[in-house]
Amino acid sequence: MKDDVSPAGRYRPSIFAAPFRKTGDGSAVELLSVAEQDALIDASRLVSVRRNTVLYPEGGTAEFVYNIVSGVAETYQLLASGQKRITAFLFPRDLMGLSLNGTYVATGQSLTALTAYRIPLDALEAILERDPRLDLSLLCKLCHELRRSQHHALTVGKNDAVARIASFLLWIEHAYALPERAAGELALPMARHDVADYVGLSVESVSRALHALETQGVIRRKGPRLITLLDMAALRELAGTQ
Amino acid sequence: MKDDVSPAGRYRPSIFAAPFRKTGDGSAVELLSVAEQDALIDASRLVSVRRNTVLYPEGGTAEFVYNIVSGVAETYQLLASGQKRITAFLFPRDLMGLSLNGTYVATGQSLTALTAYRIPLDALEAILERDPRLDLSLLCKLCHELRRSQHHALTVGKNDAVARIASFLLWIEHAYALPERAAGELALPMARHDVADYVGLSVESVSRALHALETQGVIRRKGPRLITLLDMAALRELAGTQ
DNA sequence: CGTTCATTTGACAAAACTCAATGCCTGTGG
DNA sequence: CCACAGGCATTGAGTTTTGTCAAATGAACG
Repeated sequence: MKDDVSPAGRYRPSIFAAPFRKTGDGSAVELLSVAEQDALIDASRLVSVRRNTVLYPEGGTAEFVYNIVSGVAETYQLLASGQKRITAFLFPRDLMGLSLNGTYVATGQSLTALTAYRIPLDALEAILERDPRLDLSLLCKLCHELRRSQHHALTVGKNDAVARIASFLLWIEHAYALPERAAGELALPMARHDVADYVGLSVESVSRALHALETQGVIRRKGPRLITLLDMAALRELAGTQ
Repeated sequence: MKDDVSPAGRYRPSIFAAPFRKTGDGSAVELLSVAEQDALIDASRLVSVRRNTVLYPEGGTAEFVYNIVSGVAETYQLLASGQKRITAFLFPRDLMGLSLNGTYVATGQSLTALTAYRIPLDALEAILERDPRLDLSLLCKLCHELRRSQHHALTVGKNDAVARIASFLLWIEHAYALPERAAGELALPMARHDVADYVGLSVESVSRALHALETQGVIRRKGPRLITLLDMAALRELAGTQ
């Protein structure tokens, strides 16, 4: 399942988030210094997995945090009904592996081929003690995630199907601007099933919402996972909440 | 509007959350040492406001973080439509004042009479540099909030009205066990309007869901804001997710 | 004690879900 | 490289749930 990638390679650890304090445009920036990246490289291991691989199971003993450098992952919880509930989609420069009382809160699974730094929690704590600036970076990242999650709850809580999907597309476009692809070209890394779960709709409603957006000329579908955003302004308008 | 409370009083700063590592039962604990509490007391100011007071406005320059010691607050964003969207309810031992790029992400407002330590961000940063252990505590607290927010998104995303209300009641019971009140006795600090907003329903649907729960004998209403939880097991069953 | 606002209740309309059937893509194996 | 199978996605029809509008009741406050 997991293959260790041999040399240093071109990937380095990276954490991306908007800082607390004013920094001009308020957009996200790289939070890790070169020295911090090196420290993390020393302490961790670069792992690659293929798509649909479980990195860690819900309830399992939490030993690692993962810093994604390429690919997309999701975290989910299984309900008593056997239903899968997605709590987050995670992209390069994100951290995954949230734990509580020593056990993982959700299952972490890759959606595409994925490469990530697997950081032992012990090692991370050791680095944190030596480097107080890294704490602040992690705090930033967590605040970033918290805002994202609150926005998610907001979107999902009150909004019709079209607004939720519009909002979702804007978010993906923003969080996962695919390399080697023109602006507005979106390659969804996840299945309809996962989208539906995340935005709190049925699979069919997601289809219908996409159909509605296409009819209005706001997007264009080329295959189930290839979507072109034609009219960003209209999309933002439809999304309502930012 | 804001009255400074004179002496040290019986309230001290307090941050409550479940730690990362295994600690027995996995429940939340006090994260601040006495020394840290003292440092925060020196750096901050205890403020008291009456109900429905805005502590800070969305978009305003972020200068303080608040550590609630008594009372309940909410944070919300105003949409273009003029609608109010609640992102969080906050209780004693919580922190509020999330900012982005130097400005508050949401408006913070008291729901009841409220007392809180108002901590200048500069002072907080200074303390954090001297005391690396406090960083970890803040990380814990943020993870705690993140889990809460993800759970909120989950609840709100897919669940019928009754399940959402059941889940909401369980959460309030857990987060805000009112002093001087018997177990299962719940005094909602917020109006129906706020509950509806938070769980993503209309006010009328909240009423109907409460009515349904009462008919099933799971709760009993004594006045709009006094609710007795009669059958916790059934409530948990209905809530589904956790 | 009356006024005002919050909450509840009822009737109807709109939106989303479910079930079912069809079409399309993908990935596998020949 | 092509054919096939299975799963994924879309579409349609009917049902359920929730939102909306309106009115009545109840609580809170001056």
